[in-house]
Amino acid sequence: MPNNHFSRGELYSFITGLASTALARRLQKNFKQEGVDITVEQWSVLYHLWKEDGLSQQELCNRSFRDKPSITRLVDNLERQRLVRRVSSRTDRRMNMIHLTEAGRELQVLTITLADRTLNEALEGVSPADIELCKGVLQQVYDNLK
Amino acid sequence: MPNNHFSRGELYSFITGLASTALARRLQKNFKQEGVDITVEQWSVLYHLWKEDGLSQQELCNRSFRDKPSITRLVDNLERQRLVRRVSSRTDRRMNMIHLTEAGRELQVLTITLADRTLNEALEGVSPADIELCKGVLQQVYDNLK
DNA sequence: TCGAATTGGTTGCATAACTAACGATATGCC
DNA sequence: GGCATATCGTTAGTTATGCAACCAATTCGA
Repeated sequence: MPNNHFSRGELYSFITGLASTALARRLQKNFKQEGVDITVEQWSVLYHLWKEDGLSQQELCNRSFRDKPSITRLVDNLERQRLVRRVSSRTDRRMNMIHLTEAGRELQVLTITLADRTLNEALEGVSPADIELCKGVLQQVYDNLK
Repeated sequence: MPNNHFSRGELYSFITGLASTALARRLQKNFKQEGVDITVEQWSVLYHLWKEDGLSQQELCNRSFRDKPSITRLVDNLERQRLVRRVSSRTDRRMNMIHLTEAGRELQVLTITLADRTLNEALEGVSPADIELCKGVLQQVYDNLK
């Protein structure tokens, strides 16, 4: 087994396990410190609803890169916390349109500020050009695999 | 709420949710196709044992960037599949030294080949220099947060 | 040397992920 | 109209993660 396979293994964990979990963990911690009682996964769903309210669950799957069962449960939990409501579509009763509640809307400003701050901590010492390049690489990886 | 907050949100999902899960998912799929019945998380633990057998659970925590309960359960599952064994240390009976079984050792060649192939799929069209740079950025992110 | 603090590991609880299978509604074709 | 097919969402089962609390063994300091 040639040695470069091992360096590939390292690369694998760089892409999958390392920065991403650290960043998610830190954002979660920052939420908690400010008394925001949602998970980062729930936040990422709310994020898409802040951009466009009333999306279907399927559309949330596409935009958040999750499968259907994941979205079902995330919406379950968000609904239990009264941050969103399921409203079944009039034109197609199979679909649930997910709408923010007032409480859900209220989280936007604070949590996006916290996400912003967290990213600043994470990217300290990284030049904007390198950030862009890195983003491009990750996008390419995603496109190659999707 | 200034608009650049939204682009930061996008960046957040680039780092946390996008390439990393796609890559893990693809590797898992490739394992399954070849009849390798382990999860990618279990694989990442075995990976460190292939590099150095007989590590303690704590050392596996450090090297795989996981917390103690995660390693406890991963080792539980690996032990149940007879891929590793817990051997309590003679010099410090608190410690479990984790040793590969023959079955565990046998997975190395095939799975590392599969990981290699998966990374080649993932990184197609990305130059080695950009890979290095991206790796450096992710390392920096990790260091900033750890 | 004895009691406090530290370290290695486990357990409980909540959340989330994937796969597979399943209902219910819509659509399309004959 | 009626049956096959596709689409939207849910449920079940297994695995993994984080946090907090815990036990047992070890170490350290007065």
